[in-house]
Amino acid sequence: MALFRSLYAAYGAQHWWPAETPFEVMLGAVLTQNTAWTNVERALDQLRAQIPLSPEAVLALETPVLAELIRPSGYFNVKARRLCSFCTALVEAGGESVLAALPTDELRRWLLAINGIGPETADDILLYAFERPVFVVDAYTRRLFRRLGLIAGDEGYEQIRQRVETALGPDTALFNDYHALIVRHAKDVCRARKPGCECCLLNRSCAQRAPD
DNA sequence: TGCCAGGGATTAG
DNA sequence: CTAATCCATGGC
Repeated sequence: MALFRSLYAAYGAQHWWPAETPFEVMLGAVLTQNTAWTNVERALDQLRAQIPLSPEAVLALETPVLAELIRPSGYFNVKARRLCSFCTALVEAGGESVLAALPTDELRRWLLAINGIGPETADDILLYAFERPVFVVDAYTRRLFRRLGLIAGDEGYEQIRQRVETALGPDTALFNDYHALIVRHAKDVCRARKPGCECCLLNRSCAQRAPD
């Protein structure tokens, strides 16, 4: 909580996720897997230029065509398949409105059953598309928590998530800003990226480096 | 110029 | 069951 306050004091409210609709959040969550957001924006722009952003319109594209449109986001063949499996599951389930009626745990299980949706992508979608009180654990979060001594480092994803959620209570607005602030912090922390520099706790190459 | 990015699935040991 | 390895573009 002290960490959250200091990040919030530094950067203020983040108003995430950068998207117009819940479905756009879902697309972005898959496209941003291990990828810089600027590349995802290019991919989404190209996609938006060709089709309305709906699961049906995505499924109407041939997979190779979809792959070409999202090329700038990297891993485009893999991600094209992932978007197809996701959209197929979404349509089969009856759409967002049906899913929105499910309890959070059930919705998470539904997401994790889809090929290409892992724990972080599922939680991005739960928090930023369905507005559920879920704490998202990404590579930055792990690295930062570990270097601050908040975790040992060998914890599993669920363990970290539940620990934070238990400590801070179910608070969608709080978790929204918390994850966004950690990512925001990563953008302007230490640009030196030299082994030995002690300027930050987040970059992979900086001092206090420990196995991620 | 090489390293890294808002991971996840598959294969190897 | 944990540890590589693959997927790939763009910014710095």
